[in-house]
Amino acid sequence: MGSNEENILLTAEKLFAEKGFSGASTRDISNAAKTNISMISYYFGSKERLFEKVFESRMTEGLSFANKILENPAYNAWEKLSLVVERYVDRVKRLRNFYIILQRQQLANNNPQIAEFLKKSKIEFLGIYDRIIQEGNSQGIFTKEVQAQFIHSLVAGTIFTGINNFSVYQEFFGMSAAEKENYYETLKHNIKHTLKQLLGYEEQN
Amino acid sequence: MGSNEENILLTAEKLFAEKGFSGASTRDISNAAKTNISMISYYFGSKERLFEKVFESRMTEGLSFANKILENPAYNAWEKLSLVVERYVDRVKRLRNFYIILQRQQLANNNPQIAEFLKKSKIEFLGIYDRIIQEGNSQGIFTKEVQAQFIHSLVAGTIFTGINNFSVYQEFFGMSAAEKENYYETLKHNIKHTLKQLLGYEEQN
DNA sequence: ATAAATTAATCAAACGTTTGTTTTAATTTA
DNA sequence: TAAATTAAAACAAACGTTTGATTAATTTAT
Repeated sequence: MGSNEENILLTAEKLFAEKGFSGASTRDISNAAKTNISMISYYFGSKERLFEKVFESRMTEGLSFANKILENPAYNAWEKLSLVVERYVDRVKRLRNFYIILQRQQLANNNPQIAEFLKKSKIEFLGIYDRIIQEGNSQGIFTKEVQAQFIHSLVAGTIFTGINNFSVYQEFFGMSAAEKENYYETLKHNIKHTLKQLLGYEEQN
Repeated sequence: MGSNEENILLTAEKLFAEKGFSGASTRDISNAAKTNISMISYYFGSKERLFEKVFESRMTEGLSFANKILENPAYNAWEKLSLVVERYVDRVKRLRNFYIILQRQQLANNNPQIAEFLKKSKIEFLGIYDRIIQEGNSQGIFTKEVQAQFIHSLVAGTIFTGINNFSVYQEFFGMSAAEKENYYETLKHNIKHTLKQLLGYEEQN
């Protein structure tokens, strides 16, 4: 609870998000965390291992949230897909700094451990989309053929781009307070609506 | 023509894409460009200005390619949107390194000149999507209402994510040579198909 | 046309600063 | 009393930038 180790971890996450790995110095981090620079070696061994720890803690914390949805027999294929989208948006919104770091590492990364995390996460999602599509097709509630890889690009891409550009959209379209308030829910709705059409899912009223 | 200045510019683009601004040192760049380190100051003044120049040259080179499509009266609204998607994919594919840099700067950027470029580019696309949607609606060829900001998130997000993850998809789905060959065309097709459904555009055969 | 003057391009070397990391010693906390 | 934390200093290495000298190319003057 509020330990200095956790404090350093959270401060590092913020600074890595703002400045990147090379851009955030150990002095930056220790100053912002209001602790001594030697505490980074003390707790994490090195700046690189601190970075890995930031990544690891968020990844293991949230890994397979989508798998739990997939394995729940109470949901049909569409409900599962719908929930994956909603939880994903919530998660990216809540863990803004971490997902900025993650997006940056997806563009270029030479840390083997982080490469492993990224690959694992992507393959998990691809597998989940693949199985949900198969399930929906065999249940007969999806009537169209869509490649899982395209669903992945569309969902992940639209969520990240939609959230990254919120402030630009806000300015350009002069959003009302209500529109700003509902932005993330609107984003979820638009993505789900698109998926429904793509998969040929007919809502039963 | 193959001047050393241009050589440095292209090498810098490659290294900035691979390692980021802070991660790519002036020594890295000069070594890779097989030139003396002082040539960076000599031609560009500083590393920061070299970075800006990389950005500027690609931006001005390709800015308003979409505007030209929009202003061409030979195309209807759907053809315009279709062309914007196709040219965008081609461009991101061709200028892979630059678009990696661009995506990274969209995540965090404290250079005012680059911030200006990014904003200008986004606002241009938002305006174009907005006008194409209006045009399609008033021409009666689009039958559904979609927000321009969602089109922007979907198109840009899906293109970037789709291209960034090509190798992961390739591995996971064990793509054939033909599938790999057609990947970018398939991506274009999938995005256009999605947009058609979203906008309620009926192809006249 | 040719010699002289000027500019442009390149180089190795060095500048001062910041980097990540470690050490030492003293102090606080549990 | 052991673990956690601090402050301060030190370290080699890497950093972006500048320097003065040298060569290559171009322009000017005769």
